[in-house]
Parts: sequence; C-alpha cells; structure tokens
Amino acid sequence: MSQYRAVRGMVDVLPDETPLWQMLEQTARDVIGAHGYSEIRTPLVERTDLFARSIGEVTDIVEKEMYSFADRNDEGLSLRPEGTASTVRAMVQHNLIQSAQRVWYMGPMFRYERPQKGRQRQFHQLGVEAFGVPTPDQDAELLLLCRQWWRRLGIDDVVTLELNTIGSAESRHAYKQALTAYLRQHVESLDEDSQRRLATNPLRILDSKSAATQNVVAGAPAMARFLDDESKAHHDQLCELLGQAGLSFVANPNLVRGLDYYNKTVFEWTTDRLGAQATVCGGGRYDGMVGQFGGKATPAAGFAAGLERLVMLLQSLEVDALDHPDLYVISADSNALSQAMLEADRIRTEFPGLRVVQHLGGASLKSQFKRADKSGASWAMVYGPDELAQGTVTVKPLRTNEEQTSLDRGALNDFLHRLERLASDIEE
RNA sequence: GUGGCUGUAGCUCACCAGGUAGAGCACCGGAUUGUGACUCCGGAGGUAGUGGGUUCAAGACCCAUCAGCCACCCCA
Repeated sequence: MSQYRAVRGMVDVLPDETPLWQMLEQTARDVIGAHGYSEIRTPLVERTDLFARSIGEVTDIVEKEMYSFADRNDEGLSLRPEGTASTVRAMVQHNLIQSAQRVWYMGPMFRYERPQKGRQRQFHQLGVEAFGVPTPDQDAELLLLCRQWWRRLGIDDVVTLELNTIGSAESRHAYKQALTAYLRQHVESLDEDSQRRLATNPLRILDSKSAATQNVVAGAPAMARFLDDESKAHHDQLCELLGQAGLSFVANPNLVRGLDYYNKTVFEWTTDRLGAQATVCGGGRYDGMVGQFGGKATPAAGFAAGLERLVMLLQSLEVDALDHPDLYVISADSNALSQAMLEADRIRTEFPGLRVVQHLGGASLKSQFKRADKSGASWAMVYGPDELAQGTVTVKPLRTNEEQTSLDRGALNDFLHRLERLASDIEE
C-alpha cells in the first residue's frame, strides 16, 4: 500500500474503465452535436457569490457542500458545484445571448458530501443549456435529446423520465405560503430535517423520503392549484409534444429539485439500478437567471447528467467498450526488430484506422505470443530471419483457429485493407 | 453532517477459543531447438489500512484515525 492515496471522495478512473468513459463521451458529442449545440468551457473556479445567488443561499449545496476558500487577494472563491451558473455567467459576460443559443459543457464538479457509491466529492457532469426560447418546444427538444443519447447507450429501457412543473416565481411564492401554513399545523408529525426546512426551504419537504412526512404531504394542498395560467399552458403543451414524440414519462407532482433557480418545467431521469443515487440526469427551465446575472431578461432551459452514474449504469448492463489492438508485432531477434519497427511505423501511416502494438523489450517468441494474446489483439504479426530472407511477414490469427499465413508485400497490404475496414465497421 | 457494516497478497476471499498467515484468479519462469490460449511443474509477492493500548504473545480483543460500502441526508 503506497503512502499516498487519492483524497476522500476523489477517484481515479483507471485504464480499464476509460474506454467506457470515452464511449459515453463520444456518443454524447455525436448526439448533442446532431442537435446543433456547441461546446463551452468555463473555469473550475468562480466567485462564491455567483453560486450562492443562483443556486440559492439556503440550499444544501451552498450552505454546506461547497469547496470555498479565500485566495491570496482575499477574494471569496469556490470550486464549481455545478455548471449552469458558470455557463450563464460566461454567456452574459461575453454578450452571447443576442439570439437563441445552444451550448453544452462537460467536466468535473465539486461537492463536499459524504462519499457513497454514485456520490463523490469530485464528479463529472455533462450539461446542455439552451437560451432564448421561452416556448415548451425547447423543453421537449432537450428531453428528446436525452432520449437519443440513452438509446445510443442502450439504457433507454432502464431509465424513466419524471416530470413536473413548479410554475412561475410568483405562483411558487403563493404556494410556498399555503404549503407552509398547512405544514405548520402538522409540525409534530414531520421528521427532523423537514421541521428545519419548514423555515428555510419548505418545497423540499415534498420529496422527503420519511414515511411520516409523506403521510403529511399526502394531505397537503396541491401545487397544481396555485399554478399560474401561463405555466399551466406551458406544461400542457410540453406534455402534448412529448406524447406526440412517443416519449412517456411519470408525472411526479412532488418533484421540486434542490436548486432554487428553476421555474416551470423540472425533470429527472431516474433508474432503479443504482441504489439511493437514482437520478442520472436532471434539469429544467430557469428563465430568471440570465436577468439575475445582469443580462437582458432571457428564458433558458437545460439539464446535467452525472457521468459516473451513467458509467455505473452501463457496467450494470455489462456493456463494455474495448480498445484492443488489431495487430501485435513480434520479432525474433534484433535484426527483425528494426525491420518490424519500420513496418509498424509504415502501417500506422498508411492504415491510420489500425491499432498496432509493437512488442518492446525483447523476450522469447513464446512469451511475446503470450503478451500478444493477453493484449487482446486479433492478429499477431511475426518478423524473423525467415521472413527477412523471403521478404515476407507471417500473420497469425489469435481469435480464431485458422492457420497462420505468410504474406508478401502486396498480400500484406490487401490484408491490412480488409482489417482496417473491419475495424471501422466495429466502431460504427 | 447522523446511524450502521467493512478494511488480510494486484483481485476475490479463507484461517484462527489470541501463539508471528493460506487458497483461487492474476503475475513471472519451465515442459528440447521460431508461436499464445488448455494442461502440468516451479517461482515471486503480505511489517494483515494506519497509530496506540491490553497480553508472555494480536491480523484476530479495546481505543483512535484513515478509507470504502449501506441507509439517512443530498443530488448528477
């Protein structure tokens, strides 16, 4: 055991997992790009008040989960706990919200929480944000985009969409008062956390997991009754669009989300395969944030997906992404080695679609073949005195029982062409 | 932040009424001279998370600490 370990809640992604990550990221890039969104990259550090004001002063994230510190100039800074605030800040700062804009980002986020499976202190989110479109077609596009991604990943059968609307800021305010009034009559039946939140963030009591609290919540006034007409119409239209697209969802009237900036549409994609960390992706509309950050009032909507959780979901389905070599190059002696290296180099130039691994460091042919097998390569390519003398190369299939063959230059190129085409088919 | 469980070779785990550790897999080498996978033989690898304590003696008991896991909480 080495003297140093990764700090608590921060995790190394090791080489046997990165192919899966790359596959996840690549499908995301493809799907998001296909919808016309462009990538934006913002700093990992922002002023603390940027997060406090947008996410909400009394949210758990801001109150107790941020990595905050003063820099040498005594400025209050924080590692970003999520990506939307930074994205909006950047869009406003650079005056990019002239017309409709579609952006996405991907990267590490930081939250000081007690680590658990599916919950780390440094974790990774991929977020998609759309600015300038107030109508529900925007919300629908985001959800359809998600569904495309899930399909590409093969997880569309194991995630469910939960959907709700929390109305306008005003209607939510009215509802909050009614809810608080009701809950106050039942304080003694609420769990401890919920009692505390009665004063700070009563809406969050709605999705408490405490059975006692849920009994109380069951009799609470419904948010729907307080919704303003516009929010109601927005929600109805969204539901209709989703229906037309054949995207089914579960209406969850208690879905409220833990960040304060949302209004109207909120949603979560959840799965039952990840234990308590069931949410794989979450988002909604945040029409007020651009204005709040000093931009011209501009509607917006977006979501963020947790990459660790998606990776775990893929692993639970035994999806594996492989990056095995196509060719493993073996040489019998040092003469053959120099020839082999030149050939490998030529092949990589002329057949860029092939993964060619050169055996280095010498060893008996026997152990070179063992290595070739372990590498997962589909073919071994052998250079030795015989091959050098005849101007040929021996190729031996490692995944089938066919015989090895000796190829001259022309036959080798034909062989490599076929192999390259096969390799690109598999990647498709 | 709260409660609980766990921590022994790279991995998965075992042993032991407390007497200084073992298996499978993985790894390395060999089974005649240029060839992997299966089989056989051999080898290397652990100050038992870390630090204290109890004891003649501790990986086994106690305490602390660190880390992981589960639930709460939180959310991605």
